Amino acid sequence: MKNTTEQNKKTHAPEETRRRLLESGLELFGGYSFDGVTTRNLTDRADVNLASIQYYFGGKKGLYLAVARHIVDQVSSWASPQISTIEKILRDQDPDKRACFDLFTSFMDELLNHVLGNPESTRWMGIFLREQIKPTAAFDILYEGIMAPINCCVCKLVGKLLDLPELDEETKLKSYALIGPLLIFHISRAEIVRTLDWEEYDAAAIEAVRKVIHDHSKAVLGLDGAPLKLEQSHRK
Amino acid sequence: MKNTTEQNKKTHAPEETRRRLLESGLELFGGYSFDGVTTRNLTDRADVNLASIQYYFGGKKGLYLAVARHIVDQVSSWASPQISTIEKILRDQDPDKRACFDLFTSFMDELLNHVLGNPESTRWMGIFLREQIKPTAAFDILYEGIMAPINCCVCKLVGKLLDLPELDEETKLKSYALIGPLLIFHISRAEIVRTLDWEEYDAAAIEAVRKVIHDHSKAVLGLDGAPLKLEQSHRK
DNA sequence: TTGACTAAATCAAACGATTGATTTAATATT
DNA sequence: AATATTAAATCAATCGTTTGATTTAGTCAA
Repeated sequence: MKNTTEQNKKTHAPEETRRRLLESGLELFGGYSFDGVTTRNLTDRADVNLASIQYYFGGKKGLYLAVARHIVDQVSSWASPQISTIEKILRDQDPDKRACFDLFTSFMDELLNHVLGNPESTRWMGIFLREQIKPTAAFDILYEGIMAPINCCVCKLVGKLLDLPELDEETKLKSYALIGPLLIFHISRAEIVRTLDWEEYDAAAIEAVRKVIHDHSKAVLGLDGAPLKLEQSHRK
Repeated sequence: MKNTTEQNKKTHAPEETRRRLLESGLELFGGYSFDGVTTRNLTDRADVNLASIQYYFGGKKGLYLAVARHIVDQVSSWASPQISTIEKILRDQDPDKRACFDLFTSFMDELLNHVLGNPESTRWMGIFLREQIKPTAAFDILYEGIMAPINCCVCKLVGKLLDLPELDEETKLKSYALIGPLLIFHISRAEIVRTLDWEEYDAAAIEAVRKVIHDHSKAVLGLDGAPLKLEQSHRK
């Protein structure tokens, strides 16, 4: 009953504090490095108490790992259904190469839209990329939860398309090489925006990128019309 | 009194202290982030006094920028001659497409060898990539000194090969997309090594990567049908 | 050859501020 | 009473930077 003048500072909304910390962690750890963010930065942005980090996550490092798991959940929420669908089709319907290519491109488009078109992606991509450069304990979480499933799915498609075993070394390498163009348009965003004199990645820019990536995939996967002998004579 | 044989560690060896700090800065800033490295880390590794950072570079940030300039110098030392040669050929000899493609692949091979095959590259690539993710003042230095020249050269070749203006948007996008595979094999090294169950990037691994990238370039640049004799392997 | 002088370079030590973490006491909601 | 959550104070450790003294190398007058 005291302190009736101020009703501003609220108390419990269970799990609300935890959620806010995850949010600010995603934002700040993604924007800056682990060492570039302080616990006070995190709690200030989350508008929660400094002690909440210890209370909920055991410490700064614990919060960081929780953020990594949070990223996995977020990405999985849209990637997993896609992957499941593709793998189900591959398992049950024995699609031909054209169908596989369509699956591949639609998956890449999905990836591109989420990675390039979604401002939220810059949050977790920062963490994602820093973990690639200098892996920490969070790398394992991201690898198992995101990289491995996506890569596995891509390899299955690429293997089918190139008549290679799914687990063949060449299949894996080609799969990575096919994802490369997508990656560079995200990671080198600052450079590309400057070179092309863009303000940012707007809808038109993303469409242009999508087209380039599509052309590359088509050329590499041999569906350009020319070198593929199996189902050629495909009208262009 | 000029004496170079002296082994005494605390005497003048002008510019030696500066050089050591640049070295340790390259190593540590590359391995960890700017905030992940302390001034004491830097001076300990360089085996110089703590105050030397202020004395020579004005502070930690000054050292970081000096390291960025150092990177530009290092990379330019082998990239600039290559670029000059290519641009001279383009200017004077009006090479046909196959010649352009050969120039392109040999340039990419050179890039690949320096980026993937050289353990020294991980030093500056760390800084390079972190500046892409979160640009600071160092980004301008790296952009002007490395990214712009390399990209410009690649665009000239790609423009020739695809009959597009050098400064066309599509030319630039395709150029980036062509570099993408190379980038991913460096940045996702931790992931790729794990997926392929490699220990590291040994000579055989790099050769496999080189082959994949070469095939991609060939497919994308439309030289798939031509019997291409590459008389390359002019490297050290 | 001296010895005084100077500027550059290096040093150990300490500075004030900030770090992640912890504790305490109080409060609000169930 | 139990569970969340807060503000505030405090902790040892470490941060980047600064300081004042000292060492070094080279110059120059005698």
